[in-house]
Amino acid sequence: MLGDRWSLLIIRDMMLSGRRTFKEFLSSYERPASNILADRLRRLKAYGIIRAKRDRSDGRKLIYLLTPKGMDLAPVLTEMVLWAGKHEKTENRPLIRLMQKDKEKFLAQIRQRWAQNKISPPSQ
Amino acid sequence: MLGDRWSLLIIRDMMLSGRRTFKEFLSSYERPASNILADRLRRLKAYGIIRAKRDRSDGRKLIYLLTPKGMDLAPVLTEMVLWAGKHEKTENRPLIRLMQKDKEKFLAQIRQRWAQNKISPPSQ
DNA sequence: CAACCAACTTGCAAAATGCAAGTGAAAAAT
DNA sequence: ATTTTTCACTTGCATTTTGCAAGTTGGTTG
Repeated sequence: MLGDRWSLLIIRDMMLSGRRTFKEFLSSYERPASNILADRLRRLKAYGIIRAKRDRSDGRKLIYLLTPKGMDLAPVLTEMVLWAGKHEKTENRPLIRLMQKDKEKFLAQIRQRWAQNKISPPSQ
Repeated sequence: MLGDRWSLLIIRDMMLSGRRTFKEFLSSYERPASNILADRLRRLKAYGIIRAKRDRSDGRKLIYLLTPKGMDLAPVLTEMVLWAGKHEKTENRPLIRLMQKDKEKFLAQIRQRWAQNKISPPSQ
């Protein structure tokens, strides 16, 4: 389900960067092609990992959200980020330090932000 | 580095099932094609995630091993297995229960087995 | 030394990916 | 009110990756 180049990146962007619209995913660091992005969003939705709802204030926009199943990938993503932080050059060192300092606290914070629909890049 | 269908499956097989030769990887549950497997092993080696050594007692065989960098993926794999166990149909329920019961203990066991070159499917 | 086996490689077809240029509906600007 | 812009896609096509089946190479076994 996640064994392709884009799926986990999309989930990462939703979970850690607060991206939620097609356009926002398009402008991610790795820049997916729009047709591939559309396909991955469709698949993740079919797998029950994300869902989509219309934006109340702008009928063109679709807001993509993680389902509980999708949110349960938080520990996976966290471990991947920590691994990359240890072994590869990465940006967003502050985020990594935050994860290292107290992993469980970090996860709890992410879940709480999500529950409140207040997802923005975790601040220091 | 891991964003393709096979890389994480190969690492999983090394870490959790004790597979270590080309032939053993070929016969994994998901059955990679031999040319793709060769390519993935080459790439994982280039990334410093695995290494290969000749088998002392059989000069045809190459034994593939995880490097420390590769072993550091254990938490990632563990979280993925736990996630799949919670949300998808999986086999090897005993393994998942073992992980759930005490994650840290499980990870410590895996690392120890690896240090001793005694990798076999974790028993209960 | 002949048959065998392990780890690949090769040739080719099929599928996935990526790029650039649309499309249609809704919102914003004029 | 009409035009223009924005958003979430889709389409057509070239390129790349994947997969299958059949080799090849070098060490091993009988």
